[in-house]
Amino acid sequence: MVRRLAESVNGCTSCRLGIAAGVAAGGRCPWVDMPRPAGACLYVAGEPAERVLFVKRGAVTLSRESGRGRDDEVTWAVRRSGSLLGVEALVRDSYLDTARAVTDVVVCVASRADVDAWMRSREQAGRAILECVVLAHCADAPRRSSSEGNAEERVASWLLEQASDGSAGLPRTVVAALLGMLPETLSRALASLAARRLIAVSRKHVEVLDVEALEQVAAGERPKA
Amino acid sequence: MVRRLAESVNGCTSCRLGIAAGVAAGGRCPWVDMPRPAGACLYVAGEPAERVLFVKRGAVTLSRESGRGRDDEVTWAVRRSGSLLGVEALVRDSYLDTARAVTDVVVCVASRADVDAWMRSREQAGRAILECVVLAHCADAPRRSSSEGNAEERVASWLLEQASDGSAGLPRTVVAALLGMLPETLSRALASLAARRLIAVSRKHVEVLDVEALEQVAAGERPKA
DNA sequence: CGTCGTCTTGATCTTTCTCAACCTGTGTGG
DNA sequence: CCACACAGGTTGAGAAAGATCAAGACGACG
Repeated sequence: MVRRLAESVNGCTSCRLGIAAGVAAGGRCPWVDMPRPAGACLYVAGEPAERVLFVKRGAVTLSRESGRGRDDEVTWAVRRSGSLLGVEALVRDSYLDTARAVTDVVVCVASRADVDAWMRSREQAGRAILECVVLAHCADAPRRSSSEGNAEERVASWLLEQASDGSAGLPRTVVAALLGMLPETLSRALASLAARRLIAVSRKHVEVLDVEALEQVAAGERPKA
Repeated sequence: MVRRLAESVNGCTSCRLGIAAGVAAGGRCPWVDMPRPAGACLYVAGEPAERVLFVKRGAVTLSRESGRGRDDEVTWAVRRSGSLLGVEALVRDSYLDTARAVTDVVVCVASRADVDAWMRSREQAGRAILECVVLAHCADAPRRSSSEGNAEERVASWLLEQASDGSAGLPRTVVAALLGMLPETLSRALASLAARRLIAVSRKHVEVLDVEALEQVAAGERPKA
C-alpha cells in the first residue's frame, strides 16, 4: 500500500505552534507536552471546556452523542498530527465531542486563558491557530451515507484516501463508524474486494493491490467481470 | 413550531466583523456587502479561492463533489447569518465546496489579501474570524447515516433541532441530502409522522405538534400504539 | 493452553433505494 | 382569465442493500 506518513511533530522547533511561539528564538510556548497511551480519553463531551489540545503525534477520534440511548455515541472524525482539538473551548463552556487516542499520542495542552493571552501577545499565534482549525476542517470530508454510494464504493474511497494519509491501523469498528456502516458490513465489503484481488486483507492490515480498479469501484462503475 | 430566528446582521455596527473592524468608531471594514438572490452560486468547488465571504443575512448551502459521476455532488451543510464561507482561501488555493444561496442573501466579501492585511492591522480581527469559524463548525452536527437510526428517527431529530434554529423553508431535496436520505424517503417519513399527528406538513412548511412524542421517536423509542 | 476481545461469516428480515406515475402550486402565454 | 407546462413534491410497488442476530474463527495475552 502506498503510504505517506502524516506530518509528525517531534521537536517544538518543527511544530507549527512552536514556530509561531518563536521557540527557536527562545520564545516561550504556552503549550506543554502530554504523552498518552492508546485508548486514553483526552476529554469528554459536556465537561467544562478549559483546555485546547494540539496533536503532535498519533491519531485521535472525535465522537459525539447521537441523542438516542445513553451509550449511543458516534465516532465521526479522526484527527492526526498537526491539528487542534477542543477549540470549542474558545467559544463555549463545554466540549462538544469526546476525544480518545486511538494510537499512543503526544498532545500539547494549553488552557483557554493561556491561549487567549498568547494570541494577544504574539501576532503569529492567532494566524497559526486559525490555520490549524481551518486545515483540520478542510481535511475531514463530510461523512458519507448510503445515498452516496453503497458500502463497497465508500470503502473503496476510504482505502484510496487512506493510502495517502496513513489511516491504517484504526480498529474496524471505528472505520465502520466513519463510513456510516456496521462493522459487519465493512467486513463483507472488504471481503468482497479481496475476493476480486483489488486488496489484500488481514485482521490488522489492508493492502491496496489494484489502485485503478479500486478507483473504478469508488466511482460506482461496475466492472462487467 | 417554536422558532428562534438565526442572528441576522443588518448594519455593520451590529455585525461581529464590523465590530471587530471598529466601524462604529469610524474604522474601515474590508468587507463589502453583496446581495444575491436565492439560487445564486457564490463560488464553485475547485475554482481559485480568492475571496472569503461572511453571511450577513440568509442561508447558504455547501456541497461537495462526492467523487463519483460528474454531476454528483452532495449538499452537506447549511450556513446562516454570522458564519464565514470559503475560509479555505486562507490556507489553500482552491475552494473545496460549492456555495449556493438558498434564500435571498446578503454576504460580505473580502479578498484573501484584504483579510490577511486586516488581521495584521487589527488585534481583534483574527479573533473575530477564528470565532466565526469555530462557531460554524460547532453548529453543524455530523451528518447521520442509516446506522444511526432509521429515516424517521433522523427526521424527528432534525425537526427538533430545526425548531430552535430556523431551518424552515429549505427545499425538501436539500433537507433530504443533509439527512443522508432520498427525497422520497424524507417524504414518507414526514407523512408517517403526520399520520400520527406528531407534525403537520404542507408542501412548504412543517409544524411540530407534539414535541415530547417527537423526542421519543428521535430517541428510537417505539411507541406501542 | 485457555480466555477474552475483535473480527468474520452466515441466514434472515427490515429498510430504503429505485423507477415510475401522479399530484399541486407557480408561472407562462394565448 | 384560462389552459398549459414545469418544477418540486408525493405516493406506490418491487428489488436490492444493509441491519440484525447468532455463531464461529483468529490473534493477543496472561
